[in-house]
Amino acid sequence: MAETQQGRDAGTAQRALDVAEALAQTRGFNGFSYAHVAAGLGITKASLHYHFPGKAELGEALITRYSERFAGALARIDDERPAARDRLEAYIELYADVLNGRRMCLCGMLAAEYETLPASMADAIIRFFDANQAWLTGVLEGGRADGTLSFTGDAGEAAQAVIGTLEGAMLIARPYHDLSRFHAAARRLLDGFT
Amino acid sequence: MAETQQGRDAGTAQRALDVAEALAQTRGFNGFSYAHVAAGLGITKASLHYHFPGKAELGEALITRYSERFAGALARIDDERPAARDRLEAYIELYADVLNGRRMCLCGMLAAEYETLPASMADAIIRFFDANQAWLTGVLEGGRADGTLSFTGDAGEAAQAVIGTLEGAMLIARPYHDLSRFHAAARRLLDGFT
DNA sequence: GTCTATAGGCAGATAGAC
DNA sequence: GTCTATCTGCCTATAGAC
Repeated sequence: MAETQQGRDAGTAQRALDVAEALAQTRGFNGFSYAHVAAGLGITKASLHYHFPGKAELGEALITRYSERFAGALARIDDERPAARDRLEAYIELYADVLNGRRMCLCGMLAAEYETLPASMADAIIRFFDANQAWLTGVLEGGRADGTLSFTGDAGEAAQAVIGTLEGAMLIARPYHDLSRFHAAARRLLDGFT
Repeated sequence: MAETQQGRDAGTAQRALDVAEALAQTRGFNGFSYAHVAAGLGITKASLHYHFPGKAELGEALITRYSERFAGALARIDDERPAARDRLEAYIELYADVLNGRRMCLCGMLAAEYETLPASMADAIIRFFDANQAWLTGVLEGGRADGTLSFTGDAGEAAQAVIGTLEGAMLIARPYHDLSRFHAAARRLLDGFT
């Protein structure tokens, strides 16, 4: 009961998700197997099947937990940062943290592979991006209303642009092993709202 | 000898690259097999091994040909479009054409998977992005010099931002099956240089 | 250049004991 | 919950005939 999302006392299912998540974010969903996850946990493939009947279910659980964690982070930003510009900066920092762990955004990675994924996973990926866009749209509209964020056109479209820019910056920074590449893109993105 | 890049009289190796390219751009490098390519060609897996000893060599050939074709397109833009802004628009159109074929940029896709790829492929991906950045940097510097493109900071950094934005816009537009999502991002990108 | 046949390995998955 | 054992299928790759 008192288990946290990635705590050291987490159950096997949660620890399996931790291992699978790291693999999916670095190698892609088609780049890891039950054997990889089981080895990372120190159990057998058969035991892993007890917790997740198939790879599709594991993948769905992966996206669900990731989306919930992201939603929690956004709620925390709402609580702690009243200013629209601070919220946007904190949002970018979320991505920077993921990249700092040498990982791609889980849903950005899965977006690349979406044609090979079970429909349930593809749907969940869309919902992740929709939720991000909705939150960002609110932030941008708020910033425009109080004059702290300046941009042209539809706020929802601007929100899409923010997400795309950050995902693209992560995608390319990774093979270069260059964090500063991401930060330069992030700075330019923020400057665009001045 | 008189074979074109994707002509109907192309040899088996070229046609194999055509099929493999489409698969890699839609499913990723870990999302297709020799069996898929061979089936698409109407030959056996063993025959495909005659042309490409292993999947690594096939992958290298894929990136090489893609990079050369891209370089050719950039050279054509240089020839046909003297104005910096027109060049930038034509560059964006290159990406739009790829996405219009329901494909991801080959090197954007491979960038996501790079941790699972042979080192030779990872190196070739970096060279692709370097070449694009170099070309774009020249375009941006030219536009800034003659006053037709306006942007802040280092031109090379701005070029990186352009590539990242376009790759990210493609990545996310695909699962939505929404071309307009890409075009909206492209328009915002261009407007940013006004 | 293409084929049949085959090798060896790993994939996802299940049955059934403990 | 975790194990051993096993299944089926697909993977990359090779040998050798045509």
